[in-house]
Amino acid sequence: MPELPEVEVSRQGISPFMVGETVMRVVVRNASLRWPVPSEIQDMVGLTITGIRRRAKYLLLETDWGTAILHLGMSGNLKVLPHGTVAGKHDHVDIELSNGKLLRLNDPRRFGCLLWTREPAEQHKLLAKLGPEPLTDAFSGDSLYERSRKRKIAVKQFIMDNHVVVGVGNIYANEALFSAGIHPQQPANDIDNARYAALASEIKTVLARAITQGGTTLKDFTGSDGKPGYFVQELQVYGKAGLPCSACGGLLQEVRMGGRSTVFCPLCQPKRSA
DNA sequence: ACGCTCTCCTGTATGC
DNA sequence: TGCATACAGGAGAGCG
Repeated sequence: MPELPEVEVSRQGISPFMVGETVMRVVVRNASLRWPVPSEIQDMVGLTITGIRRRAKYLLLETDWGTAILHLGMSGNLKVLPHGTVAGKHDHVDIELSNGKLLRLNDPRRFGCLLWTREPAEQHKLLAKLGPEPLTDAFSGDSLYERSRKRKIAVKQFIMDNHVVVGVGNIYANEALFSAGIHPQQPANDIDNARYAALASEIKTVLARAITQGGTTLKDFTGSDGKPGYFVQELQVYGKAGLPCSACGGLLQEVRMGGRSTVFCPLCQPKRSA
């Protein structure tokens, strides 16, 4: 499942093949993604891709006339392929380029989206209210601390709130809380500044590390070059309920929070009030 | 503003 | 072997 590192790996993978190229054709085989792919996506034809940026888990394919907003949802995957490559199941959209390549979006569960906007992408409804990027200085222990003072929800759900910080999905939330020694069910407003400093630091570390490892391949994630991510080998708690904690040897415990699998070490991540 | 539930979807795993 | 069911979850929508 693509989280921020997987989206960033995809961005880095496709950019060299796309930036500076002109869109020759957009083929939409199945427009039924999370929101229907709008017919205006055809406005891309004839435009040159000037850059590919990432905001949260959205990829922004920029041109001088508008921006395509792409999200991979739960199961989306991007590949760069030669023109004429036969499409398979769940290959919903191709963006064909002037260099003979095409960008192909495959998304079995269709939780992803592909939209087109002429306004600055940051002002788009989907992006306008997002919190800071975790790998920038705008995100810090201080920002977590300040935003959490009136929040009673569990810290895990707090850091997965896109208004607080973007790009922290279930896997990396579990991992960062473990590394910071914070119990996932601790109320957000019951954690002090020092512990939030540790948590922000661990979030940055785990996300940056995952990007360098090519993301986390759980089932079928691959980069745009088809290679899997290797961060799965470095997971400390996610998917390891019942196994011994790598730090203390105690058994990792699993609970469900908001429908999400939550794994932690009761000994290394004690509940402690600020 | 906050916190909770619901919803979208299909591949995979499990139980009968 | 086949069917029914549960589960995985990003994140917007809608409710109280």
